[in-house]
Amino acid sequence: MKKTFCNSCEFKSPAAGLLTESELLELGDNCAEVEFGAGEIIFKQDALSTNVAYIKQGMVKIHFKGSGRERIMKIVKAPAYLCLPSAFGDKVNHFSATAIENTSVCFIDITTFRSIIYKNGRFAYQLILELSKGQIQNFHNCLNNAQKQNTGRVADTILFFAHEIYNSNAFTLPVSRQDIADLTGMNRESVSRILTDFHEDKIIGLNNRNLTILNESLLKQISEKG
Amino acid sequence: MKKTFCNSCEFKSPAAGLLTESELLELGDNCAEVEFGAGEIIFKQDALSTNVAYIKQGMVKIHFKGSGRERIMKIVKAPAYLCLPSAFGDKVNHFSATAIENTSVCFIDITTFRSIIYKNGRFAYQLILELSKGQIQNFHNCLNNAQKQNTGRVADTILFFAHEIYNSNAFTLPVSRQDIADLTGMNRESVSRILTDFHEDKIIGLNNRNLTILNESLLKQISEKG
DNA sequence: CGACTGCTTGATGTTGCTCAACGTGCGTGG
DNA sequence: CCACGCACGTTGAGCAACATCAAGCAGTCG
Repeated sequence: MKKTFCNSCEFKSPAAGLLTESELLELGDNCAEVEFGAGEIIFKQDALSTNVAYIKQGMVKIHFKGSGRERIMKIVKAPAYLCLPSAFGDKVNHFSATAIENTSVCFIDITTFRSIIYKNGRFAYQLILELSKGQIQNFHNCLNNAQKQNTGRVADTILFFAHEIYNSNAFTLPVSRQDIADLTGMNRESVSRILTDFHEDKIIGLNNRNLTILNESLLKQISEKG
Repeated sequence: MKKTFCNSCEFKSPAAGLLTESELLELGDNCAEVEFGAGEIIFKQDALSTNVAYIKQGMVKIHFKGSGRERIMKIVKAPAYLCLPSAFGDKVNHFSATAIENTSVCFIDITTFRSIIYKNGRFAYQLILELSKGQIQNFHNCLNNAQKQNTGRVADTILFFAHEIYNSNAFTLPVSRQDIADLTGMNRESVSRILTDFHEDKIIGLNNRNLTILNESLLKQISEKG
C-alpha cells in the first residue's frame, strides 16, 4: 500500500484543514488511496462499511436498487466525502458508489476517523456543517423533483451538469440516457423524447452525448415552472 | 423565562447524555423551554435560525412551501432534535415546524451549542450519528416514495403512524386528509378515494380520523409492491 | 456477419390531477 | 340566535402526463 501524506495533500477537505499536524499524520497512516476507472464500483450497497471514502479527484454516482428498479441518488464531483451518512448511520452501506470517470479515492479507517472526531471538536463541527448542508440540498432536490414533471426534471439535470459539474454551457454528458432516467425517476424513452423535444425547440444542441445549452433562460424557466 | 435544569431533565437526548455536569449547566443557562398547542407554529421557513430546537414532548410536522404548493417533509415525535441541518446548514430556516399536538420545545442558543460541540467530541460524534441516521432514513423515504404509486404511499403512511408513532394498529389520525396529501405529494381527493377503497376492501376500519388496521399483511404488501 | 448495447420513435393503456358539485361541522359577526 | 364563510371530506367525470410495449436504427465487438 502506498503511504499517504495527508498533510501535504492538495485536495484536503475543509474539515481536514482544521486538523493538527499530528492528526494529519495519524490520518495518513490509516488511509489508503485507490484509483478507479469509469464504471468501476467503489463500494456496494449492503457491504459492511468499515471506511470513510473521500474523493480526491474524479466523479462518482451514488445509487441503490430498491424493489427491482435502479435509482441514482446523486452525482458527486471531487473533492467530497462520499456518503458520510452511509458510513456512520449503519454498519452496512445503504448505497453503492460507482466511478463515472477516472477517480481517486482515499479510504480512511473509520476507527481513526472517529477518534479524530473525538479529539478535535472543530473538525467535528465542520463535518456537521457539511452534513447539514448536504442534507438541506438533498431535501430540496427530493421535494422539488417530486412536484415537478418530467420536462422540468430533465431541464434541472442539464443545468446541474452545466453549472455544478462543468461550469460550461457546452459539455459531454458523462452518463447514458438510462442513467439520467434513473437519476430523475423516469424511463429512458421519456428522457430521449424530452431531449429531442428540447433539441427541436432549439433549447439545446444535441449530438449523441455532446450537449450545448442554446437558450438558457428558457431552460431555467422550464426547470422552475415544472 | 423559566430556568431550565438540563442535568435533571428526564427527556435528555442520547447526545446530551454524554455531556459533563458543567456542560449541562451551561446548556441549561442558554436554553428556553416553550409550550405549543396543536396548530401553533414553532418556527417558520425563511426566518433567521438562531436556536437549536429540541422536542421534549409532543409531535411536530416539518413542512415547507415551494412553488405554491405546501409539502410536509416529515412528522417527528419527541424526543428529537428538530431539523438540526436547518440550524447549521444556513443562516435561515429552510423549513417550518408546526405542533400537531401539545408539544414542549427547548430552544438552545446556537452559539452555546456550537461551543459544546467544540469542547466535547463525543457529543459531536453522537450528533453526527443522529444526523447520519436521519439522512439515510430520509433518502429512503424520498426514493421509495418517488417510485411508488399513490396506494403504496398511503399504505406507507398508515403503517408509519401505526409503527413509528403509536405502536398500535388502532389510533386516531393526528392530521387531516390534506396533510396526508401534502406529506405524500398527492391531493386530498386521491387520499380520500384510496382510504375509502382500503375501507371497502376491509384492509382498514375507518371512521372520520379513527383508523384501525384490519389486514396488516395486505397493507404491507401494498406498501412494498407500490 | 450476428449479437449486443445504446438510442429513438410511435401506439396504447393507466394513473392520478383537476375541476366541479355537494355535505358537514365550526367559528365569526350581524 | 341565525347566516355566512371556511376548512374538511367525499364522489364523479374528463383529460393530460407518463409508463409500457413494440419495433427499428446505428455503432461496436467478437
